[in-house]
Amino acid sequence: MPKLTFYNLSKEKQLHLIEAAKEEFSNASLSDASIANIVKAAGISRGSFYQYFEGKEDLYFHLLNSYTAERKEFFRKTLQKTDGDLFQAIRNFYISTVNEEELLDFKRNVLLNMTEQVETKFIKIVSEEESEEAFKTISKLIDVTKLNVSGNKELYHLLKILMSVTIRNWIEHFAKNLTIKESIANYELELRLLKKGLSHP
Amino acid sequence: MPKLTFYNLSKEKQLHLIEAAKEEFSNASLSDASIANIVKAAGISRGSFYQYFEGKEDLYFHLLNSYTAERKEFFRKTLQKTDGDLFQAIRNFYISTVNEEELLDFKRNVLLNMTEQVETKFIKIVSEEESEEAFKTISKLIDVTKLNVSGNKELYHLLKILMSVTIRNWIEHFAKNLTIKESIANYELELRLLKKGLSHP
DNA sequence: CGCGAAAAATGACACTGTGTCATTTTTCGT
DNA sequence: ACGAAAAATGACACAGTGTCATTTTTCGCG
Repeated sequence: MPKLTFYNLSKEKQLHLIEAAKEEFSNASLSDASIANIVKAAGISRGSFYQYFEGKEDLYFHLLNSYTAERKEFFRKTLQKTDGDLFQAIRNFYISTVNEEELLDFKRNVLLNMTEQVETKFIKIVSEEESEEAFKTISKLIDVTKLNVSGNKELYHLLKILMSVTIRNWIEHFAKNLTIKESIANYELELRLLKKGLSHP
Repeated sequence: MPKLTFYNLSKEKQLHLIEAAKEEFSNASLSDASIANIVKAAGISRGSFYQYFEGKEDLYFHLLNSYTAERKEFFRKTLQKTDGDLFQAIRNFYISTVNEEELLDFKRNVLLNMTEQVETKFIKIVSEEESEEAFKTISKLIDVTKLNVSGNKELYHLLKILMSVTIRNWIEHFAKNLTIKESIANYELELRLLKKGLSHP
């Protein structure tokens, strides 16, 4: 989390710094990115940077949080529009995700260098395990009669499975340079397999 | 890949260096690990290190390759023992994996700091997409009549799904400090869901 | 206004780690 | 036993980090 001093800055200056950070993190992984580049592009001194953030990780996760918060909101809305049809919603969510052109290089970098810490942020888009309350909020939006689960525990694991598969497909989209069409086709195929079951009936 | 000079070393010296590397990579992620620590523990000079390896990544992936090659072999054998029952085999594989005590800290570090590049190595334990030939070898061992797939493409994606879920469970085992029992219970629950299908029949 | 204290900005500095390379030491074939 | 090839060495130049004493700016108030 940014320090208070960052939020005391003018919106303009904040934005300028954020832009510089996005630029750097679009070109380098977290460990390769350098504070020197960011402060140079933002036109501030090295010392100032450390008044705003604990370090580059702090800034990195700040960017990531903004992004995932936005996506989380989008997922909620999609789920409402589909009347709680989870599979329909997550399919629409994936299609919208791979079509998004904003922050493309940043997302590529994040996904190809994803660690458990980062993945957890993404998983919280859907299941948000941190608070019981939030899980209930999401699960209330889901029409469970369409799903083959009994009870909250199974629903929770179903969401886990869906997120694993979704994220892996998204990563592959970048890792293998798939076209949007190919990526969606692969994802839809996997959703079909998941829905009907992997074992012989 | 290590350079030729590394393999010219006596087995004893090779092992000593490998041990030092395992130690360092058990205590630090790839980016945090330092060559200084490794050469100090191994009792060689910094310059020598660069005669053997391109850099620390080279050594890291060398260790990882040895481990995944061994696991791949184990998975093959398990699949044969279960007469090609994929779900039985992968369940046994997972149980054996989380029970393994060797290299525990190294594995924890690798998994919690896993990137796409690293994940790809693990995925190749099962599906080994790099060569058509190898995929055929594995898929020949699988009894597809037990599975709900038609054709090689669906089988390929089924394996992808299984690997995503397996790896995510393994990561969580470390991330959440689950007991072996809990971790296996979660995994078995998810396998059951996968087998019977996630959508209402 | 203007002044003093609090907040913010600055960049030099001490550290840590990387990869290289000229030099020294060891190995090995004849 | 000797000379060339291979291997080992550590000092060095460079790049990046986080800190801190100092300077500059901001802001409340008489």
